[in-house]
Amino acid sequence: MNKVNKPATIKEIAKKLKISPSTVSRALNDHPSIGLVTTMRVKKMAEELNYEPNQTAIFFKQRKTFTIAVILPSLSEPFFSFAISEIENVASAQRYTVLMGQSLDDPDREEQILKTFKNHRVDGILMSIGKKTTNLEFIEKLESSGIPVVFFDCVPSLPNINKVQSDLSTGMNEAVDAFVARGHKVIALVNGPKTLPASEDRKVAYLSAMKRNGMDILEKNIIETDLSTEGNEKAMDSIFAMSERPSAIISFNDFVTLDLMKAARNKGLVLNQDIFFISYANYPLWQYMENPPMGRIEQFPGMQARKAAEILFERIENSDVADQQIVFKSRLVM
Amino acid sequence: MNKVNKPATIKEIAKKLKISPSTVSRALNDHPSIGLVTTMRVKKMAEELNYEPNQTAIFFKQRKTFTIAVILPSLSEPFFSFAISEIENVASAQRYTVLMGQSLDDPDREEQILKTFKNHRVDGILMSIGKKTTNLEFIEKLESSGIPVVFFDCVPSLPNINKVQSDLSTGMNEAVDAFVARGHKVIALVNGPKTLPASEDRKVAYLSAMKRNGMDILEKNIIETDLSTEGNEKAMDSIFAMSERPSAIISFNDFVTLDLMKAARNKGLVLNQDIFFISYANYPLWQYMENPPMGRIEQFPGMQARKAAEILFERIENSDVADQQIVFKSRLVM
DNA sequence: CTGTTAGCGCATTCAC
DNA sequence: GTGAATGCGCTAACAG
Repeated sequence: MNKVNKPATIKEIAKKLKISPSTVSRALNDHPSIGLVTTMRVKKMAEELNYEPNQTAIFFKQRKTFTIAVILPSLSEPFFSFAISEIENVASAQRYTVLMGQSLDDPDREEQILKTFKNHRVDGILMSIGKKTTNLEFIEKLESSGIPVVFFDCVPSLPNINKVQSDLSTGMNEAVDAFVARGHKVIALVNGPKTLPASEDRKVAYLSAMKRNGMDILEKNIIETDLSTEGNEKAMDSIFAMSERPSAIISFNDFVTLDLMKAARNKGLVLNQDIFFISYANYPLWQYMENPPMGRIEQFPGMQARKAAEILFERIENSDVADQQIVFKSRLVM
Repeated sequence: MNKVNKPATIKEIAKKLKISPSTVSRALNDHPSIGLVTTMRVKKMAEELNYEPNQTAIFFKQRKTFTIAVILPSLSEPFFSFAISEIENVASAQRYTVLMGQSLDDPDREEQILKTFKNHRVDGILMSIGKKTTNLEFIEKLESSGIPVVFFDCVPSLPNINKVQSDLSTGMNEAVDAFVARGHKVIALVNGPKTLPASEDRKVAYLSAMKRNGMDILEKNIIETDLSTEGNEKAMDSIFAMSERPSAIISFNDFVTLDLMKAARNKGLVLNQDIFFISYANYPLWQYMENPPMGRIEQFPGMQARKAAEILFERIENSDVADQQIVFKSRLVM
């Protein structure tokens, strides 16, 4: 099993056939100027010798790697899994391969990965930035060295970049509307840490949706969690302790909701009777649950990723297309 | 944004410094024979000119890409997501990058992806084969052209290959033991299609575990589903219609169990009272459920993948290490 | 239609 | 300690 056969090269085919390497190269690439007979002979010999093009040589020579890179905070989160799968589909349809890295929300690691991808001379990068990423110089660096970057989901709030994101407010509006329509008087938001832009977006959307529905806005109805299970349980504790306890809760994401629901059950509350939930979806399991949350706000990770990939390939093909900022509406699904 | 700066090369550094390119190359690689002063000067100039090594050239020259490839049936299934994440961790610790492809259980697509990876001259491949893959010649081809392949989870049943897999029987034993200990008399297996090796493995494990517990084995208690939701519902129908209806069900995987549970509820059965479930885990949500299955049989995808990656790197580093066939015990978790 | 030549950027062997 | 020369495998400009 350890006998390594060095694969045949164009040169060897040429020698066997007593023709020049360039002819062989052209024949293999179906260059129109090469005679049919020659082309056939070359291909036959290539077959016989088990010729396989050395892509590393081609990449080097062509200054093109037919590879895109994807860098995400995590490769194991369902939200990103859907994204990854779609990206692979788009890329493989374009005959590109996909390099992957996860930053784990560590800016240093993120930077390191980007550097590696850059040195690999990938043809483009798809990215969702980490929660703690603040230094955005890398974008200009990559773009100016000819590597297009398209962001999705977690995108920098810069103009003149290419990005695909979700408008959190539409789903929030629908969620608040739905709660109000069902007669809920106290609607709470269990939000993530203030440091996250994603939290700020949710808060703004919540305030506007509440106002739009003519609801009273009370600061105490905006509860913050650090997104850990303990944090979520504490959030439920504080909700439970409130005098005018909310009957409807919109939460940061599914993980939070699942913890809140569990905590609520433990306190003797009956789901979808004493208390109702809607969350920003990131963990698809509602269809299987006996007593699922009332609804979820979908952000369509697969669709976002697909669109981002399509934009990336547009930019790879044609380097001077205009910047694109796409916003998909989030939607309440019940 | 479209001004593309061609990155500096070693040659340019050499010219600026009026020294030879080879010296620059050596200095950048901290070659001991280069004087400290020269090395410093070179590095400083490299910094100034924003030099970045052209990895495509290095890959080509060194016949090594510092890249491993991962090919899986699907990139969006949670089971594989965990695997991917672990692989990325191992690889990035070794300063390797990771190329990904999904076969979608299509043998042609799988073959195409493998070919691409081979032409990319990846240094090694991690693979879980598709459900319909029968032609295994590619293994020998890859190995003989110097690309080590390590399989995990869905592995070919060949000797002399490197693989990491899960022993389904240990968890099955524990599951049947647990049911018997709780007094269940009729324990059914809802299995996948006969065509899958994974189904055969489960069946063998089930038969042996039942026998080991002195239980009667009835053919009708082995129900087959095509794994679709409809198929799963039909499976529940047939269970419901049985005269000696099973009170305990071990099923192919979580998706099956979730459908069965839903169907059981719809028929008025009370979970964990009238009917109990254990399944091979592939979708982690039990901890969040109000009324979860009694248990799950864990196969530890992350651990399998990590081990497979470690073996791959061993083989990449040292091409003549012995073949390794690792089997991790599956375990019942309640 | 085909051959000759050159060069991509780098590491490395051989000189000095 | 440093420089000159070579070649990895391939494509493409130029020449016929």
